[in-house]
Amino acid sequence: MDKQKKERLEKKGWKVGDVDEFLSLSPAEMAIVEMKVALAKALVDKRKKCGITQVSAATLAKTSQSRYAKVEHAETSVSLELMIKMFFALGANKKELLKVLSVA
Amino acid sequence: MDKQKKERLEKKGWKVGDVDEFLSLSPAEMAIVEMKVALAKALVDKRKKCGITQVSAATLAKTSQSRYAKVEHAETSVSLELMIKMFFALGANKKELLKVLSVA
DNA sequence: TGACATTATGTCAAATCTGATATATATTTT
DNA sequence: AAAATATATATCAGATTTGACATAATGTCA
Repeated sequence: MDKQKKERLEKKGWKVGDVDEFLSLSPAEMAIVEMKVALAKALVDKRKKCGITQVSAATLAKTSQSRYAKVEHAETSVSLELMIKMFFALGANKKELLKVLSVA
Repeated sequence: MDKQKKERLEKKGWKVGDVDEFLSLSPAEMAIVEMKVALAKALVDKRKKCGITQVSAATLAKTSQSRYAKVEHAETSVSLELMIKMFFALGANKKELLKVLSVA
């Protein structure tokens, strides 16, 4: 990984090393990351299926488009809880959530 | 509900009204609360099954006993993410987590 | 009952998360 | 290609969450 990209990622809050550092994540941290990634994908899918823009999705979720965009990217400033809330805001139910998490 | 109890709860961060206000929680908020309650119970069960004290559990989870206790009670100062991390810290895996959440 | 172990509660500074605004970049439409 | 629409990124003040410490309350057992 080149130095500039590393710096960019670190600036955003990610711990960047290489694979070995990824592996150094505890199983718990790893599981959480996986769930977040799965949720991010599910959010995009769900929104597209609804045929709405990020602006509309953000309105549904009572937040701004910019924050909503960050949620869809599972940025480090986004909690698991917020992602779940937004998923529900798009009309998802618990069953759908569990399905997403189980794929993770 | 008597006034003193209401004040005590509100001081702790809970919105207190009566049943109607409880019902006013959005489905998303409700689902999150349910998941937290289920996780709190699961944490106690898991820890007991491991036959360890809160002090040991806290050590496993790399935090203090006092915070761990709060997690077991799903206090308002505790995030869903923290609860999940602690559940994993006790040795739970994703399958167990999903089981807990699906009961919620 | 009195030590001892365990769990619960209060407090707070530091860290993290959140919503919002501004603005940049990318995509679509005309 | 310009305009319009949609998405991404930067920044930051205010809110929430976190870990730690102190201490209180509860439970256990000799």
